Amino acid sequence: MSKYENIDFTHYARVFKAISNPNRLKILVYFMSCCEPGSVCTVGDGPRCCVGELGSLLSVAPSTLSHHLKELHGAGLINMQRRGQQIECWLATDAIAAVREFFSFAADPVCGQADNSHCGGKDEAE
Amino acid sequence: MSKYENIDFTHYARVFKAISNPNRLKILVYFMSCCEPGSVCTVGDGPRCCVGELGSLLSVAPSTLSHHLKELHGAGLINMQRRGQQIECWLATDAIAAVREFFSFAADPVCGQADNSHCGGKDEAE
DNA sequence: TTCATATTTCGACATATTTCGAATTATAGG
DNA sequence: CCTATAATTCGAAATATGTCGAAATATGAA
Repeated sequence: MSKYENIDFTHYARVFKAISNPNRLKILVYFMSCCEPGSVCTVGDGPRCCVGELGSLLSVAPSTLSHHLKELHGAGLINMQRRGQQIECWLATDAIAAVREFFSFAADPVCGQADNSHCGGKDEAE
Repeated sequence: MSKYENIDFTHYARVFKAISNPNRLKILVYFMSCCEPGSVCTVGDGPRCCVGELGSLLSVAPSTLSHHLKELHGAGLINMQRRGQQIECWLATDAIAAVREFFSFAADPVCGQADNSHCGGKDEAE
């Protein structure tokens, strides 16, 4: 029985659609790259920011940005919470973990080998 | 310097767009689930198949299927090669590995912890 | 060559997406 | 209460996507 046996295609399709737009992908990557590898991030610096701050990242109209954030939030990739006048956004790390898991078939002891010739496929380009 | 410093947004957006459609996602998962975990797949069974075989997976017109395969191939997710009358398709495992790597920020010794509170974010739902 | 099978290309159409500006809502502060 | 700031909702317009059927292309076999 494959690990993809009972996969929710609708859900994952929505997640991937959320990051299929370059602007939304930029937002996600902005959140994912909050830390410099090997260093400890300053608390409160980076991972949480308000909508307006994200706007400087994209150069689109506020209404457009709002729409994109709604998509990301609807797909469960980011969290949003009002804090005074502003609305704070931060990464939904569990959702990212789920996506990472989705692609981790290669961790399978058999299928996960660099070459998958045991599966009957020669990994040559066309 | 973040690992996302020099990321090709256009490329990854295209990859995610390719699997943002439920039908195309089904095709990808079909290829990814060729093996049953812990077992060795029969050579020639599963991972390589012709376009027609994939059609039974989707119930769409052949022309539609062809369009979807073109998208997946254009995004570099599958390989295609003519073999007689048929055209064989199989997973581009290196492309999948690249996507997996994209989401593996959590493998970072600091950022990769289950809770990312060190980043200033409390992972609470809104 | 002629026919059958496998797949793609083309043109068309309905629907979805991206984007904007204007108007609206929510909150903070005088 | 009034004003300013932050963000969303609401049309509207341009573009992209998903789908089909018909026609075209590629290959193999009679």
